[in-house]
Amino acid sequence: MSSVLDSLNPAQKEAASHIDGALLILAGAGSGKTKTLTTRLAYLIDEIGIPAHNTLTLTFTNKASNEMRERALNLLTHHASSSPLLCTFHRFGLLFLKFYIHVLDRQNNFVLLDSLDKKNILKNFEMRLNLPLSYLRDGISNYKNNLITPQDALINAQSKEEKELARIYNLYTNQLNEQNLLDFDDLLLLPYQILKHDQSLCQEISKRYCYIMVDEYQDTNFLQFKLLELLCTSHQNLCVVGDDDQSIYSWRGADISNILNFQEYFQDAKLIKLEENYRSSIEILNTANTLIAHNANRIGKTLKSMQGHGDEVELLHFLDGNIEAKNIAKKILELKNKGIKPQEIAILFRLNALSRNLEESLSQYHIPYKLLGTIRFYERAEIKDILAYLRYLCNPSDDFSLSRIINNPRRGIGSSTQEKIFELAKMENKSVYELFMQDGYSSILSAKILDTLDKFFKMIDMLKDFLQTPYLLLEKIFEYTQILQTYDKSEESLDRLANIEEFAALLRDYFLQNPDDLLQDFLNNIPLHSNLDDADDSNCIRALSIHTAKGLEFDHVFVIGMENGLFPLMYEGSNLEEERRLAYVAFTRARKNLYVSYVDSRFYKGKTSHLEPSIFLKESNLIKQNKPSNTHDQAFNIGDRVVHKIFGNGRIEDIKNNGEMLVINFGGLIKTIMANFIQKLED
DNA sequence: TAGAAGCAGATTTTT
DNA sequence: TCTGCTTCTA
Repeated sequence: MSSVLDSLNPAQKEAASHIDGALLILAGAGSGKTKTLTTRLAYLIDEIGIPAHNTLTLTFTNKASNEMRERALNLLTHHASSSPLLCTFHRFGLLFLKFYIHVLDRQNNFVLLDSLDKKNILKNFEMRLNLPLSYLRDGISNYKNNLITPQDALINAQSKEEKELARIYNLYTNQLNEQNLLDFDDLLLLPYQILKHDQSLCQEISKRYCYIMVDEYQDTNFLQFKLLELLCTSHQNLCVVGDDDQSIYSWRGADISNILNFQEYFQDAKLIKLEENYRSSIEILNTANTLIAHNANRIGKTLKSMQGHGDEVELLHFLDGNIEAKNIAKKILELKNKGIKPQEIAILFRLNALSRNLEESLSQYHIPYKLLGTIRFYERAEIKDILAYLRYLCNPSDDFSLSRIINNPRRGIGSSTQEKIFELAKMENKSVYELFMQDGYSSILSAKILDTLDKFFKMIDMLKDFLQTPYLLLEKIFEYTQILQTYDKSEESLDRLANIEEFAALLRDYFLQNPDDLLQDFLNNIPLHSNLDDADDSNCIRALSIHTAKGLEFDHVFVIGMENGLFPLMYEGSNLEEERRLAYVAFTRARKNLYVSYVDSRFYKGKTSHLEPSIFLKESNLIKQNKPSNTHDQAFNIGDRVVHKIFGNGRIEDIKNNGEMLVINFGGLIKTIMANFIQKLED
């Protein structure tokens, strides 16, 4: 009898046919991870007979979940009576909250904030300390992802900065509660709180999803782990796939220990490694393997290429960033002339700033390109303006959106008036709308301004009549506010108008396809959209950051900017092993050809600096180590543990003069010492 | 109130 | 170099 499993190799088959109990699949780059997961899903449903709606498959990107859904459904031979739930963590949270947020005494007309909104809300708080917004933004995210409540944060804050952060966290949480807003982290945090709080619901949900799969498990954070733990209350059927070598989001709270400790947590967990790579040539894989072997903190696996030999990895060296960009453009032209499809070519960089030179050169050589990861469509100011109207109409307690629209287009409600009305509403613990309806502003505002406000809110009320017909509502917004007329004939304005038009089309399409959805559903889907989702297969080469490239693959890949300081990127708190994993991810995107380039000097942050080739070029053997004389055949790497006769044990922080000199940190004491006097400690 | 000018700061960003 | 934010001035 034939089975969906027949197309798998033995390790993949073992993984896909595993039914009950925890399973950790360590899947190297290009090892057929998606194939294994989708086949397992099809196998469970089709051949074991598990109802599709009892499965839950969680991914990190829409792209991944869409691809998996398509592939899994294709593998099903019987017509399933229900469909498997296959979505991102965040979308799962959103779905869940629509049904269960009432457990926390909140209404389900909540509005989902994107990262820009979050930043803007934080900006509005009065600061007692001058802290960078990113500190607050990430700090609050960290609290939530580590299940630290605002109260705990306040109690445990030590430094001045922490105290201020905790204070803002409190204010922020209160505002979100009052205005019924959610941020991204809430999509995971609130479901966790609900399930933790309501044990019978937790049992029910856990029994409903009795087969759970998680993709990219190396990128889960503590909160995601705790949520999974609750979802597995009634069973242990958790199958996770990940690659510790591809963990590149620790700065966002991804916790590699989730994967390293999986077997400790799930005592009977089975471990299966997928080490056969079906993507890259032997040459590319050797380069990547040689590099990643320098990481100490890994489970350890070596990918074997199933593709056979190909071209050597090409190391390119240029004088500066301009010349680099020009030459890469020329190389790409050559590839195109050989008949290679542009969408099979990608340029990857560690820093988005490096894409500037590229853009110039690519257009100079008339090479169509798509720069991924720049401003998202829905984050454009003109779109956010329209969205703010729509959001406010759905949720009149959303004073945050109100602040965006109240004087846009200009209607004479300036910043001093705004300050007064928002301030008073806050003091009275009411929304601005509520307070205005109760005549709460007559004592502090002039009759003229009150009249203007009255007109504004009357308009809002009239617009609310069209909430059931979103597309008509949008037209009415344009008509009543005359917002489109604020744009002139400049090129920029025309661009913005075109974007608004596109938005209108998207909204109309959405409701044609989902006629039963509410406007609010449409709005809350928007922040979950990424710019990767609408990257079509047009005839363009791709230029993108390595982070954005994770999970993608191309025949021909250029990795640029391989210079010490830029890649590995050095900054306070930088993590060399994670930088190395990034390089590993970059290299393993390539199927046939990998080009790696570095320059002698680069213009960055307003100045030109002289740069050394990346340490990764030596570690991956792309630059042959030229060994310093008189050493005992030791190759040192940044991060190595070493010993010195006088100073004792230390760790290498930097390497100078081609390896002759080492900068070593001996427990806080930093010394630059000749490599000859240093002995490497093996782990 | 609104545009102009001046100034700091610039890692990555699946959702 | 470029962007986005604050401050200045009409």
